Amino acid sequence: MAQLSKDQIETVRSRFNDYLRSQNLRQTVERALIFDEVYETDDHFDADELYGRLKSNNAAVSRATVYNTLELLVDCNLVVRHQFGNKQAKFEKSYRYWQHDHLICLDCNKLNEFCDPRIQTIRDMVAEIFDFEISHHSLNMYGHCKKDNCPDRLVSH
Amino acid sequence: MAQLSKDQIETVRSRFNDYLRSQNLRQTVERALIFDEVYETDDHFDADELYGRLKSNNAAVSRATVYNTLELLVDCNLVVRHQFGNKQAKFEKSYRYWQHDHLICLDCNKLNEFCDPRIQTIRDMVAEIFDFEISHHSLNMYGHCKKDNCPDRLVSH
DNA sequence: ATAACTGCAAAACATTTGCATACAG
DNA sequence: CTGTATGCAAATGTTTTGCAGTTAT
Repeated sequence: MAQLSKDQIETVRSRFNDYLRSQNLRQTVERALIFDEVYETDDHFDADELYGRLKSNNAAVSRATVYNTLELLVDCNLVVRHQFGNKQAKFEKSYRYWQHDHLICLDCNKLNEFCDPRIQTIRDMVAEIFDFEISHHSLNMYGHCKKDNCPDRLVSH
Repeated sequence: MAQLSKDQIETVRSRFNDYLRSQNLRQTVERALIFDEVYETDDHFDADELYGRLKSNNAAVSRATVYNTLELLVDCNLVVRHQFGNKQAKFEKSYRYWQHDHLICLDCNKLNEFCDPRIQTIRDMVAEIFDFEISHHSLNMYGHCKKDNCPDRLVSH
């Protein structure tokens, strides 16, 4: 995800705080620290990476709080949770980000993002056929890059 | 997935056996039992369900062997592994099955399958843009059914 | 014969939970 | 003050692994 300006981050921060207030949840130092760390991160991360980064910044929060706060951020749509094939969830900040899907290299695990308007059309059609209200989707494509710059490229591909 | 005829199952069984032979893997009773159970199952299942079903059919195989054999079946494309948001993997037999994607009801977890040719077009385009050889994809849509027959339908939707 | 397979139980892994303590409102 | 959040460590649920014994080829 593209870098956000300081202003944008402030806007998101107050959204988060508004959300907490609206749900009668507390604004704690830990939640603020986690929010900052998430919004300073410019790509996909997992809970443990986030925990590690906080720790190395001397921002001591427990793993439990990291998981708890990530869930809050997901609930208020400021973070998206992804499941890329493996059991470990990946997260990504989502404020004002253009809807996009992912292309994953099976050799080096590099994540690429793409966006195709036809997906929305398919969503609408599926919603109509099945009489569903679709809240979100996840489209992941897996493969091997044919370029030479894939560091872990397997010879067989 | 639609039911397969006895003949079709035999064809798949020999595919599996050919695969084992080609990889210098052994044909064991356990692998045969697991194969049968998988191909008698007509929808999505997880490793533990399969293990339980085998057990209740007095086909005693260990969990380790179930996992191992499922992986072999995935490797030779006779089974697909899905990750539907939760950490537990779901499996589905895949022989000669039309490529399809999934629509999941967030209220009752019911799985619906759909198929849209435009996805192939998107795949091709993404492959070209990123210079990838795409081996597979997963497209899952999540939502709430608007029909009354969703048993666990939440009032708020 | 011998290398691969199996079952078992233990380990690994991500995530959740219970509970005593700390602190925001 | 009061109840919610926190940290810790223990529990959970799924999947993997190590190893001694078994079996297909």
